[in-house]
Amino acid sequence: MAKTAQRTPQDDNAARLQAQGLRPTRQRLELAAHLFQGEDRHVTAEGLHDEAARAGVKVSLATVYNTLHQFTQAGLLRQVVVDAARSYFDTNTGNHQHFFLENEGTLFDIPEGTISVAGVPDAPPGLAVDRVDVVVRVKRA
Amino acid sequence: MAKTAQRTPQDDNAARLQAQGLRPTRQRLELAAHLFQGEDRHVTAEGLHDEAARAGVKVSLATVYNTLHQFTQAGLLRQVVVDAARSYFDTNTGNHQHFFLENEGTLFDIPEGTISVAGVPDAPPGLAVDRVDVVVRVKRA
DNA sequence: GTGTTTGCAAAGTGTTTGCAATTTA
DNA sequence: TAAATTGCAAACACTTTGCAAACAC
Repeated sequence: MAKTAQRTPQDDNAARLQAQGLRPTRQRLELAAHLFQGEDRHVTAEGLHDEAARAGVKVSLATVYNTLHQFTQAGLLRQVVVDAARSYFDTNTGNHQHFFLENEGTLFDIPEGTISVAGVPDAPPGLAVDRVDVVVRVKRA
Repeated sequence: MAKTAQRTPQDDNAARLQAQGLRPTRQRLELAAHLFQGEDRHVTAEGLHDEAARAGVKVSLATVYNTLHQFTQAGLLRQVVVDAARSYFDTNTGNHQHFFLENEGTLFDIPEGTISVAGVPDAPPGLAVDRVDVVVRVKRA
């Protein structure tokens, strides 16, 4: 029951997954290790799949997609929409914002609390604000 | 910004296109008529293609895509990235923001000047801010 | 005429799905 | 053993492209 969810060794990942009703399979654990070890990161399905493959991990691309979605649903990842071409997943699930380098498809975090948005109008009738996303698009100078 | 002329009869469109080096072909003029007549709007390629078809306009989907991109490049449209699945084009090229109703794929404008964003940090070294996009994601209440 | 534009169908992307084989509890 | 998960390949949705025919200047 005691969860000191601060360090994230492999075994913690197993617990995390189980807490969400996800079986700690080899593939999920190996992907989790890549995702949740070290600093926060932004990945695409293909990127993670390639990375896993390079590391000798055998996972199908389909499973990577499944896993990313399951992790997102479990609140372990957050999806970031910045590019119509591909989906990014962020291991930082907090309420922060992003720089996006369009030509290279790179994302950088802008820490929570840095940017403030004022003047958001009421949502149209019958609708409720879910969240406010800010994307600062940048280019090579 | 200032919409130079608010009336946009067909003939104006021809001039607009020519000003950008785009020949005023039947297809481009008919699409322009749908886009720039009346209020500002948000379209997807398929949506515009269907609409044109329903109106009896004969244009291929490929030409709709080409035209949307050419218009965007010419500054007559602005692309809005809110959904990984499809591309939206906005006839309002000004610096405004959007509500996005995720489940239904609907966009609503938030007029320029309504929302203010403060605290945008300097871009990472070697990069320059291109623009700041704000998307207010809403849901059916 | 000459260069531009169109439209079709084919090719591409990134992503999802159907289903048998495998793994987990 | 029963239920969940995986992986493959086929299916998908959206978008782009190649190239001959049609069109604009």
